[in-house]
Amino acid sequence: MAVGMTEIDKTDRKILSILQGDGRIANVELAERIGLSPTSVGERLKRLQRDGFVEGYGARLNPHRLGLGLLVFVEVLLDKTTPDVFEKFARAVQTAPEVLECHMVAGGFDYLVKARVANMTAYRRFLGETLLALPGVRETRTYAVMEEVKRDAPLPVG
Amino acid sequence: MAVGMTEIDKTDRKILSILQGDGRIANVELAERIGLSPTSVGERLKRLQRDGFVEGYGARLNPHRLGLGLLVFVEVLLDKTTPDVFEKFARAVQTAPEVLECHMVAGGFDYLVKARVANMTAYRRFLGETLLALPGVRETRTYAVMEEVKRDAPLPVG
DNA sequence: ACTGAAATAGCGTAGCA
DNA sequence: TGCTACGCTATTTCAGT
Repeated sequence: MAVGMTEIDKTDRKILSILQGDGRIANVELAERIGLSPTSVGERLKRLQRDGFVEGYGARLNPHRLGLGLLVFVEVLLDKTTPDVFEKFARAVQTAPEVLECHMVAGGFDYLVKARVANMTAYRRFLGETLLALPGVRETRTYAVMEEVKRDAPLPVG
Repeated sequence: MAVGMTEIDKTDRKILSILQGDGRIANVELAERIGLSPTSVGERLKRLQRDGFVEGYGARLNPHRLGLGLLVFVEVLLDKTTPDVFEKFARAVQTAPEVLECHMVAGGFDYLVKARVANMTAYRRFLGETLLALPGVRETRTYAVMEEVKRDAPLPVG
């Protein structure tokens, strides 16, 4: 028997979809919207959590309200002749609070970094003291976001 | 009297930080961790929500578990001679479920799109039928993510 | 998957340091 | 501001069917 099931039905997807939009919805109300009893929905949800479909719950905070007005994407090219560049870069990125996402990509550069900072001054500091300070960083290209057209949309589950 | 206050203290930040990590924590436990009474924490949280610091709550879903194994970033260049390209593109992007984020950027291109799809086949369909089908799209550059080094880190509130 | 009972948590109010 | 304390309501959890 498998440790974690992977098959989920329409009802499970509906649960995930609603929960993604409102993580604090009461189980009774969730059950009403689904059309099942609270107990059944609770059991399904517990299974979905156990099997890793739901990783957790979180408050969605407004970055601008928190003074994080500038969103930037940074393309990073590494000098592959330097030893352990990838490991070192990956580790440094984990500890930098400004970095919200970092991905290794296939294409014209090596890493794509998404970061949020207060303003351009803060960004220059972050770039100089964090990104460029790392050994093996050969080149960076910064793209400042002028307008967030679509921000953190829910995953298409249904 | 102001409609929405903007000043938040250390305690507020602690509340936001904990809530960002666990959106379903009980108010009593949150109060314990903060070192205040549940009533006070409840009032603070209510204010933080009213003033727009907290936009909502949501379940964090595992995209890979849901069959969305491929994360891509697409740089999009628009043909500025076509009328209303920006408006049309922005509207189309809102309705596309594959698009998780879309930002207008300053620099070498116009929009940066973050999308999640099942695989390369699904991506080719999305690119051809959604992105390239839009009028005014002059060029796209696709960067497929090989490894998600850091994924959706919490905002640095504290 | 449902029902029903017991345990918990949340919410509003009042009064006080 | 924050705290305690109360009662009330809603919700979760755990039986058994």
